[in-house]
Amino acid sequence: MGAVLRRHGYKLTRQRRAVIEAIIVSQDRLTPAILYAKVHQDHPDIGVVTIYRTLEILAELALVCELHGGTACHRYVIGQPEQHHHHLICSGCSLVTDFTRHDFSALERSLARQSRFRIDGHLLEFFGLCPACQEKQSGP
Amino acid sequence: MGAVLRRHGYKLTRQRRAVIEAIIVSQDRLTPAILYAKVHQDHPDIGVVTIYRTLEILAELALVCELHGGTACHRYVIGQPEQHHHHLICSGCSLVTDFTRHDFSALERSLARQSRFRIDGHLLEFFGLCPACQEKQSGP
DNA sequence: CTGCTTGCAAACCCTTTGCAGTCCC
DNA sequence: GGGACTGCAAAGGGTTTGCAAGCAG
Repeated sequence: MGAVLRRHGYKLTRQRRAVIEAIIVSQDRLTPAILYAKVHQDHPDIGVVTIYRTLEILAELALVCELHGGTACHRYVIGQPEQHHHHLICSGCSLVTDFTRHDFSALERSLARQSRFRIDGHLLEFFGLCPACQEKQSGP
Repeated sequence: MGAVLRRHGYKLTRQRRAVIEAIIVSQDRLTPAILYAKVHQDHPDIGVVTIYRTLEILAELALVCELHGGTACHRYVIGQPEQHHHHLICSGCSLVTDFTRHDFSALERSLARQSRFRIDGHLLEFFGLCPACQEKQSGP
């Protein structure tokens, strides 16, 4: 991940390394605030501003992917570049599962034909409860 | 729309009437700010706070539907209750077209089976350019 | 009349910006 | 050593809240 930064002319600083590591380690959807908290634990000297600026760069390079929808907008997950994917988001624990299987090109073409829109992209997210949270709910 | 409010025990005040009318008249996606501007034109005495509080109620009663994604989160459109629909959003003029044709139940079932999630809902939005904005773009 | 609603103002986020000092390369 | 990067603090924008006054039912 850091290599990509370098390749695009960004410097790989201690702070950016810390932010990237925190993102990789965690599997959750991360808000800037959550990410800041995680980074701040090990590196109390890193400020929120750096989190925002780093996230901006990572999003620009598609190393991270911005989520919308649900109760909290502006969340980020690690994004596989060159691979469009959708998300399955747990309302209980915020676990995010990617799925790439579904192909929307047929639907997109038919929509474009009928609406005369030029379609550039889409956003698809499913909401629900992951297995663990389902158990918690039905359990004690 | 007002009747539904009443039915749920909310009072139908002059302010709420104004907000509802503004929503119905406009076909765009509305941010609280835009809606406030529209309402404020005819009713300079109505404050932003009322916009927020009214939107909250309307969203709760599913009379209005919250959109996410794109550059501006937190936008609202009139929502047909009892009818799940998706949106086709123009990046140029913010025109929103609904489409309800596509059926996701099959995809949802297969996703649920494979991920073991209990799927409660989804959000699907397409982005692109409407016919008018395509012409503007290719024109002078 | 009674209690829900409202508007104002202030509080409160979250995010961005300006600037002087710091550090990567 | 130079320019990109950082942290601080402050500004900025959007949203929420407390409170006294107002109005629907």
